[in-house]
Amino acid sequence: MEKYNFKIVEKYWQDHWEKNKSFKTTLDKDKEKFYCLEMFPYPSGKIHMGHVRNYTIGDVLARFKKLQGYNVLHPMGWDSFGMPAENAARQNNLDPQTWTEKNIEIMKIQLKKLGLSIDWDREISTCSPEYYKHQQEFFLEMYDKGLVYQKENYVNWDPVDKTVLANEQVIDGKGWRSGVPVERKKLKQWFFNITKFSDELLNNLENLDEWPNKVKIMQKNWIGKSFGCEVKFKIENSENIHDVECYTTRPDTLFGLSFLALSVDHPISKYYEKNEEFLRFKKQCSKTGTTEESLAIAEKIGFKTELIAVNPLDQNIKVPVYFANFVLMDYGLGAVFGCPAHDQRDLDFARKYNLEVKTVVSPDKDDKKFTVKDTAFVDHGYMINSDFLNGIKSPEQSIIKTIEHLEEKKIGKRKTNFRLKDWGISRQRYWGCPIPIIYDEKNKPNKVPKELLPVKLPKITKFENSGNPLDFDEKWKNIIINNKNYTRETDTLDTFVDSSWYFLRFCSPQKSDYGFDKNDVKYWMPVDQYIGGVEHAILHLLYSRFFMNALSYENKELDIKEPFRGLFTQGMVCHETYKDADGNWISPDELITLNGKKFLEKDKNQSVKVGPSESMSKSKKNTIDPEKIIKEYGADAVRLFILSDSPPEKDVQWSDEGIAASYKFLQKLWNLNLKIIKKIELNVDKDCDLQFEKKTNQFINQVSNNLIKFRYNKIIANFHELYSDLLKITDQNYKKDTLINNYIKILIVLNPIIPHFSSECLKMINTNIEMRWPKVKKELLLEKTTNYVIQINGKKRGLINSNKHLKENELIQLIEENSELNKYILNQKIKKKIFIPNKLINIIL
RNA sequence: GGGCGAAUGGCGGAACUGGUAGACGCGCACGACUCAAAAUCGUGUUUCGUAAGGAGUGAGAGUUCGAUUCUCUCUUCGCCCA
Repeated sequence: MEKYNFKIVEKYWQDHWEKNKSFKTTLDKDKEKFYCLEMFPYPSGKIHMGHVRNYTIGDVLARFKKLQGYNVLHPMGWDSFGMPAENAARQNNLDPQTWTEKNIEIMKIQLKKLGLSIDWDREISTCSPEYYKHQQEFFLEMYDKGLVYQKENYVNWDPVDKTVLANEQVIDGKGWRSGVPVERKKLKQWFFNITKFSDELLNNLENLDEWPNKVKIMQKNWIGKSFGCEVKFKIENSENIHDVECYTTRPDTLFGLSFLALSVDHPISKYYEKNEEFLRFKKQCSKTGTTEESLAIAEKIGFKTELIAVNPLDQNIKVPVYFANFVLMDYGLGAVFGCPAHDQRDLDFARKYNLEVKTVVSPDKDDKKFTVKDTAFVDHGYMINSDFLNGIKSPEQSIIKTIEHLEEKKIGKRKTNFRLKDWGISRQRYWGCPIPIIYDEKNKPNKVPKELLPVKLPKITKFENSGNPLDFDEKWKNIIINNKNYTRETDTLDTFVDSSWYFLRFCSPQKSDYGFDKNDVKYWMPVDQYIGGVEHAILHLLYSRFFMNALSYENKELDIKEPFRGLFTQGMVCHETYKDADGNWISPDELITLNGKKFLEKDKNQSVKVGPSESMSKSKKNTIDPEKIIKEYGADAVRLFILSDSPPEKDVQWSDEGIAASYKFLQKLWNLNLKIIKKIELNVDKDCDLQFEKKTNQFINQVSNNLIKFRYNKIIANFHELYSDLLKITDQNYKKDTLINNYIKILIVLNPIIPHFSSECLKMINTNIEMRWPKVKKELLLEKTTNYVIQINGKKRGLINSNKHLKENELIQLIEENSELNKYILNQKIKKKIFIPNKLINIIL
């Protein structure tokens, strides 16, 4: 038996593809285009299994589309700005640029070893001035369109590191590195006016029919459009404060009012700045964090003011005003009214502070004395205790009627509200795209003149200062233009900006005077299939959609609103976890298997506890290094395995047995290949039957269908089935042409999945084979006979294989003649027969 | 707390619009080859039962001639929430 030497074969084909620029793409209007894009990686230094899975899924599709005759754009680049480079710089005194470039070099080599069909001539890197120059142009373009503005906003501030922290860097209210409590600090920051497109971003979701529903729902919830109204409450006992406006989606519950709750940042809070008790309360609130999750879980607490608010619908209802931790200033008006009976949060609050709980909605039309205990009633019902609203349906009729009433009396107005907030893009960091703004001596922001772009990052060799190094670089910061002194903006852009338009840059990666060429973009965009992790379901995808809207805004030449026509979100790669007797995580490299049990390699007496399979992470030490695996088993085996075990949208479990099985399978396939090649050399003058062609055709049909639906795991199963059929088929004799023609088709169909192996086998047959996806012959899929399922009283009792299109009575006759089946119906009265043509008969006795 | 989704053998997973549950792979068992082992090949493998036959897709109900698939209630788990 000859061994398949993947090392030689894979090296040969990777060199061949590179030398011949096999995947280079150019604009070709005569061909239909297909833009296949996988989310580009952050150059952390090594590829991980998640990358392998992501890029294999994309590569299979790209190669398939290419074989189908599409002009395929399949590029790759680097999302190369971001904190890890800066952290590495601080820790090891490395230059972020050198660190990043080195990582890119290593990862590029690793990716190439996977045999991806990528047009490397289009490679881009977001940290290169050639890339971010255009980002700065876009920033200024959007500035001119009024889509960029500055405002003061709260940030998480680490007082030790003197830096702003992202939300995920705040753990239990403390800085992830310093470990000290994070402070809330107001800073002037730049914002993209994403909310200008709230309605577009929401409504266009409906047109994205090739997106997973769950992603669309997540985005919809994120944008959070709600319909309600603003209501004005009079304050009766204060000199300075005369009224408070609240936003509500449930104005119909106004008669159940028992308190008003204000955000601690509400303008009214300025009257309490000297109240120590209030300041203590405010500090306590800042500890709970600002995410909805933490607010939802946190205990609801309030600070009672002496203020008394009057219910606008009934002057006799007077209620206290609180500051409360669950009200956020940046949603609605920073003030809400509490109706405890019909909102769980309000109810918890009311019970805690002994406030009145008055029911205004009843589930039963006739039950006017309905009350709640510990669970608020939030379902549909009928209005009670509510004057002019009594008896009508809630909420479908009651909300609109209340709003009409409030508008008529001029004490409220209807209002659509969005949860979506403008996108804060300022980051107080070095390793990001500089914001092309300069401040004059009056501290007024000015655009950096276009001819001075790009604003390049200065080289910084020492990162010893805490805070943003750009702030300390006086030479870079101060600049003279036309004899006027300016200082540069030292904030850099959020790295999400970098990835919001990279798919456009891939269309014209070398264009120097603008970010993209409009003809290129018109041809290539939108991305036909975008593939990546579901963790980017909201932000990255929403920001990219915003960017497309923003660039098309007031621009007649660009009319693309949605960047990604199709979206596919793949699952994670998981692996078993291991712990030693002391509970320390153990890496799979550190253990050996004896008699099916795992032991420490260095101490074979110590057995290792096998934990559940979890998503690969360094902290749990359950990662597998793709480079090592490729070296051991080859890229095709890795590709085959990563696709075979689970559907791509679900998590896949990495296992040693699995990858070994894929490797063995390729070895077996190699032997089959040699056997077929040998058969081809024999000259047989007659085919023994149609089996080979039929099986081939069936396989092409299965794979074509499963490819379109991303059922890659089923393709591998189809392939295994075909393999065992081929083993039998190739024992028989076929004409040379039949053998070659069908075998070539099979190899081409396998090409997207195991490209090196397939290419090598094809080369052995003939070096000039036209690589085209074979057509399915529909007439060969039809079978003359079918298995009829015979059910008696709904229970399966047997199968009858017979000609298709039998009539009901013909089938009954067959059953009567069948010695296995007729015992069930002999001498019995048939009550009913259900007959499904070509499929089944159910006889009810 | 909310949103979304999932649950099928020892394991990963198949089952097109309601019509043969468990394809394919892993693991395991047995057999062949071998002095032996590994590798390889072959056979079997949901479960109870010697068998005939019965049970069975997280639990419980419903619709139906027929439910993994549709509806309701519940349980558990996963993902997401600037």
